[in-house]
Amino acid sequence: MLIKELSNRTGISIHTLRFYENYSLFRGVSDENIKTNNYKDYDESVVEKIKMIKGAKEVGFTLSEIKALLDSWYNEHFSIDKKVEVVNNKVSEIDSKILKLKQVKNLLLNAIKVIESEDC
Amino acid sequence: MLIKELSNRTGISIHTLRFYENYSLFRGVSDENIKTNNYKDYDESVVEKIKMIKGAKEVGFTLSEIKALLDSWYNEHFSIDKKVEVVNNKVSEIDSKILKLKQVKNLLLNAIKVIESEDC
DNA sequence: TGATAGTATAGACTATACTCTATACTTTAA
DNA sequence: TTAAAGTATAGAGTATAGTCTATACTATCA
Repeated sequence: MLIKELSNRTGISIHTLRFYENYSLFRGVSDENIKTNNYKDYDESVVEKIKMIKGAKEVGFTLSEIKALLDSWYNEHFSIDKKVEVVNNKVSEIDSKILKLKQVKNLLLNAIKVIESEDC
Repeated sequence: MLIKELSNRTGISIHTLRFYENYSLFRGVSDENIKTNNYKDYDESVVEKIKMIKGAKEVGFTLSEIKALLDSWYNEHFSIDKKVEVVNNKVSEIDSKILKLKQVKNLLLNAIKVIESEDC
């Protein structure tokens, strides 16, 4: 698919997608058979990647962290064990973020409880 | 406590604390009895507030979102019901962030599963 | 075949959240 | 009493992550 469709599929603006592509978070390929243009084609795997990037960003991961993860995942010089290790580390970070969210949530729920009990 | 201790207690740099105070996320009070300086004093409630801010930031909430929450919480013109509503909305946002984190986590765990099964 | 819409690249601009520097004043311990 | 450390304020500088503009080329449909 071309960039417009990629934008529609992911809900990310064309400008931002190009910014991400420049940042090397993913890349499209121009069809070598077509000499008249260098329009880039993006496949389903790019859509999946971007959905992951989107989710990771919304919960506070930076582009540089996301890039580091993707880079090691697709690094041919990394052993499977090494890749698994990198990903497992990221999973731990996610767990600690979930914990943090739960703490903030409890803090808010507790504040509600206190204010409602004072109401009596 | 003075700003240095506040910094030690929260793990946030003095510079950043001042930036937050300017942003009106909290405020210290200068002792009116002491005329020789205008050193600001911060109490335990400020420490708690900053810990909340820190946690909220780490999971992707912006300073402006955090400020909006604090502002309505301490807004004397808001009814208790209104405050509870605002906080409950934030709790929903937290729940959806937790969900997103779990999705990204499953995505990563699944990637590990796939790469390890290919290894055989 | 020409108007319209789409694509690529480069570079300027912006918002957010710090981070640092300069300056001036205050406190404290030697 | 003075040197060192701490505090306040203002403003400049930086990093991250977009967002927009200009320019040029390409595709498609009436």
